Amino acid sequence: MNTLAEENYLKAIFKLSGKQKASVSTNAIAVELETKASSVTDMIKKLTEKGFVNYQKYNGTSLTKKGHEIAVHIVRKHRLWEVFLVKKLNFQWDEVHDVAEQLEHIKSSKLVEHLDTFLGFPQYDPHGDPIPNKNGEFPKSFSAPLIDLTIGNKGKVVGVSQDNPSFLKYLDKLEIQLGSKIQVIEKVDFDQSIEVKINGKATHISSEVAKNILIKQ
Amino acid sequence: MNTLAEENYLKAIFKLSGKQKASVSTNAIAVELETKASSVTDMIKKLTEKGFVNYQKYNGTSLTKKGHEIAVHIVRKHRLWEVFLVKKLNFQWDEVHDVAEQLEHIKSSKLVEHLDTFLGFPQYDPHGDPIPNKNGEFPKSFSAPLIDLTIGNKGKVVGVSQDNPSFLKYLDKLEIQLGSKIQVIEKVDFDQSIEVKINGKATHISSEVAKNILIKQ
DNA sequence: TACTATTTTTAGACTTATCTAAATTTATTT
DNA sequence: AAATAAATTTAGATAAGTCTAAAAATAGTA
Repeated sequence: MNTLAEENYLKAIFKLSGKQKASVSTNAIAVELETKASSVTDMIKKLTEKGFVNYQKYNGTSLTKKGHEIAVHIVRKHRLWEVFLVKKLNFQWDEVHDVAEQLEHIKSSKLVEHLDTFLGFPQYDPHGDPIPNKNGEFPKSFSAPLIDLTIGNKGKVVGVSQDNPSFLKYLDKLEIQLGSKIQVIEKVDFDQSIEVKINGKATHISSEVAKNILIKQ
Repeated sequence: MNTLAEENYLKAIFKLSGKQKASVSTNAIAVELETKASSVTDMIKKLTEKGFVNYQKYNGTSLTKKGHEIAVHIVRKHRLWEVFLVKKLNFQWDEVHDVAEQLEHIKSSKLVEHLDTFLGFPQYDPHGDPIPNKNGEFPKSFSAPLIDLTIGNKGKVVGVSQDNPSFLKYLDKLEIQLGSKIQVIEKVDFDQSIEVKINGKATHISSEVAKNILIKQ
């Protein structure tokens, strides 16, 4: 059984290393966890002994298979709890993180699986991030028009379904490119337009435009 | 904000001191928390400084108003989570304790109140123990026939609704007296009879008898 | 390449919560 | 009341996780 601190380190390394399981620097971990590099070095040594990370002095850290499994499992719990808070307890999607941060450390596999069932095996959390299943597999994502995303959800621009020059020029003006991260902030019932955050910046987009931007979660 | 260890001490003292807020011995706390008396002394000193307990060397410990409030709040969370686990996640009433023991330490008043609402403001947990409301008040309990208790619930015998000698004699044989603690283990559909635990011992009781034993939760 | 800046690690200290063993106080028994 | 037993506290040690300050290694630059 792992401690809370260990779990937070594994989660941080997972987050920083991305899908390629890249090596992560000591400093990066320190920044992510708002702690000092020396503390990170200490903990990394402990995690190395436990077989959760690969570590070479001065050369960064990466997750072992075992460490990866644990990290994914914590992410799974975090995101399932977020769904619970929003769908069942009527939290707003932007106020669940801190509570989920605590709930993700509760230890009971029965709890996780029953919660998953209770929620209907959701594939994405309220922020649009994918939820791994109990085997640690992430859902395969398909592209969909931006207009179909629900409030709070986010994704990456992977294409457009119309390629006339004036449309593409307009996207350029909105600073929307392939790979841009978009999150839906608000949907206006009145005209079906939506408010989105693009690379951190808020903008308004008409339904006509939103229909033609393809998103992958 | 209090640590997990502090919360567990306050909860233990609350449990041991009962409604009269009696003074609790160092050893009793050590037994309850499966720790050593010396550890208890250390922690009690810390809790005294924080104003959560009254403590005189060699003379036991009792909760202050502040300490009592915290303890009741933890009990509230514990029992609400137990209701959630049984009612929503289909846990059995006898397998929720360890998980609730973890969940009770999650810090978010919004979470507690929304959970309470989601559950419909339950008054008793799956073991029949009363759930304090958000002001820390316990539900006033009324007596009801034993037959009305649902599985897992428990209460104290506070009377009988029939006082013929042979009935009372029979109760005596079952070792049921005023004040006996009874918990419903199982209900047999076939003949409405019930299996109960009386002062820790399992027995079978006919529906006729169960109708005439009055219980307070 | 050599110097400087940055990153990372080490060494030693601190806090929290725990423990064992010994000392002290209170309770019980003869 | 004195002797013994039990409960409680103190003193000192330990483990986890963190910190600061200094040392060592790596990276960047003139």
